[in-house]
Amino acid sequence: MEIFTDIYLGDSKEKLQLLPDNSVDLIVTSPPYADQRKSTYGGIHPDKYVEWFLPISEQLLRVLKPTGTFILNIKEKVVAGERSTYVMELILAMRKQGWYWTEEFIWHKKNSYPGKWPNRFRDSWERLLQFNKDKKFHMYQEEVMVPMGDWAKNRLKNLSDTDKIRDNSKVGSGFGKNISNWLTRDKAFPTNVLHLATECNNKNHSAAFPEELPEWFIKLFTKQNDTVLDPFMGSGTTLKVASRMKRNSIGIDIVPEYYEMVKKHIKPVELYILEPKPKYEKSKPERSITVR
Amino acid sequence: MEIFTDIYLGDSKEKLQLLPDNSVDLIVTSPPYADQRKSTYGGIHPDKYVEWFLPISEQLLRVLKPTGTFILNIKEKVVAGERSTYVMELILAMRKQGWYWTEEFIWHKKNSYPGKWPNRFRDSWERLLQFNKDKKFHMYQEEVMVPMGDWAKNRLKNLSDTDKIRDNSKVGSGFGKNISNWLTRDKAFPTNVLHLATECNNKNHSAAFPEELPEWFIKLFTKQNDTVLDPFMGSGTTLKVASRMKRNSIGIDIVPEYYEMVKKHIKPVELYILEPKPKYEKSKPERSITVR
DNA sequence: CTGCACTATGAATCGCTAA
DNA sequence: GTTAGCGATTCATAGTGCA
Repeated sequence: MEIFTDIYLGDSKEKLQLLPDNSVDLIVTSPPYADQRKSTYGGIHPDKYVEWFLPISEQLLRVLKPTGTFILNIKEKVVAGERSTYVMELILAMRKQGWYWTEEFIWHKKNSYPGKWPNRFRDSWERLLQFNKDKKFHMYQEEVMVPMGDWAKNRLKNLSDTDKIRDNSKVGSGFGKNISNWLTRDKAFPTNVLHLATECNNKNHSAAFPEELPEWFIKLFTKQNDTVLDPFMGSGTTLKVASRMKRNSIGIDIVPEYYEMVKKHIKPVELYILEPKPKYEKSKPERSITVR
Repeated sequence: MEIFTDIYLGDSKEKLQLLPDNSVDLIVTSPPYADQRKSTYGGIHPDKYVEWFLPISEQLLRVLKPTGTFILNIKEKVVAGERSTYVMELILAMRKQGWYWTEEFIWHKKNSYPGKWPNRFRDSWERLLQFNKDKKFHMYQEEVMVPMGDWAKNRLKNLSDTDKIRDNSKVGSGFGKNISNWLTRDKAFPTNVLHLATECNNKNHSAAFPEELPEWFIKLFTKQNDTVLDPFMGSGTTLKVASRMKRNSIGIDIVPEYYEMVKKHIKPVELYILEPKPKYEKSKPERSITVR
């Protein structure tokens, strides 16, 4: 079966209207955080954030299949010495809109940005909010299980070497207790805490979104030939991963540079899959590119 | 100087009224979670949680010194398949009450309990909400510094060009000073993610609060002879740690069994400090015990 | 092919100064 | 008064290059 990748240049609120109802299995996205990434996205004032996002999430709710999932990566910034509350207000507003707030995963950023301030430490985690349209949704838990044979090793690997040094007293004792429960199994389920480093190599326009992040959720919530949507695709990390994993993907971005970059990169990705594909231009609005 | 430990049996909302204004340096507590631990606390319905907690947080705001800090350990439970929103509503309500929501630390519970559900993974993190009365508060960051990673020794040999360039952005005098700072440095500041195992040996108390947790915050936010308050002391972990660290402590609990247990344990703790102390009964209401 | 050394950089935040 | 701009500060990781 063939996989498609559609990309759109424009405002998500508008472009999403071109998509049919109940057509997407998974939405994974990282919208511009309030007043951040000003140089590329213009910045949204914290007070206006909810108001700005709700029309988009309304469209997302429409295009998502009842069995689908929406993963929203976001973190509130510090405003005048305290954490801003717009993320909490957004969650409350989205629930009124009809979303279920199923779960909050934590992304522990092992290499968070350095800095020192008199009243706080470095921020090294972000929220990964899981929203659903229905209480019943597809979840393929066994796809993200971690090998059991070296369960302890894997758990330890999740923590950096320095963490191990820092926590040496408790690491061992914690395992001793539960290990007997697991000896008979060969795989273990993960938890709702993800330990990943941010991308820090010098690519052009490197994404702050490590590939492992969308990959994990794509494995967990979709199967092959399902459709993944990223309404703020940026450099296209989610789409790239989706293609590699044989999922259809749809991306939208308002920044022409990103749109062009993703457009250029779709081909190499297709070659990467090493499957012969017929050239074929789908009859779609000119802003949409389809690669088959 | 001597250290006191006061404990009260009763409802926090009422007992807190016995404490003077601006008298506490740090509040660390883990209140009963909504509708959980029913057998011991009776349980508070998620819908009533904010309403139940606000009169208590109002008293906490009164007794806390302007330079003090309030650490609230809490996590919303799952209700009808989705995360409940009472924690977010509580944060919003406490801000209206006059609190600053300075930061949200994550407690990553490394050995969270095994379990399997069709639609979610094991919950292995909790919130540690930091509230303050004033934007200026005491924080002794150097007390909780951790060993640097192994990469540091490589860094000593040769500073990378990037580091030189970044450091060069300031005036020459600052550059030299900065290098020397790095060369002599062997510790780094932590982040806002704490990796601790849950305590398993405390079967009598339904809340698993590892000693490292209050210890870390007591080190960070208080110095010797400061006063620490836990309005839901349970088995008294916070008080025990505070005593060991030579901080005064005040504990309240509504459950007689906990009150009696803590009362019995105060003596051993005092012996643990290995300091001769004069026997002395303070003249206080009979519900308050003072150990000197 | 493994291993070690080196380099670039990541959704940061505070406080002061200038307009 | 208020806000916008900029300097100062800082840690850990993955990729690249070379032995």
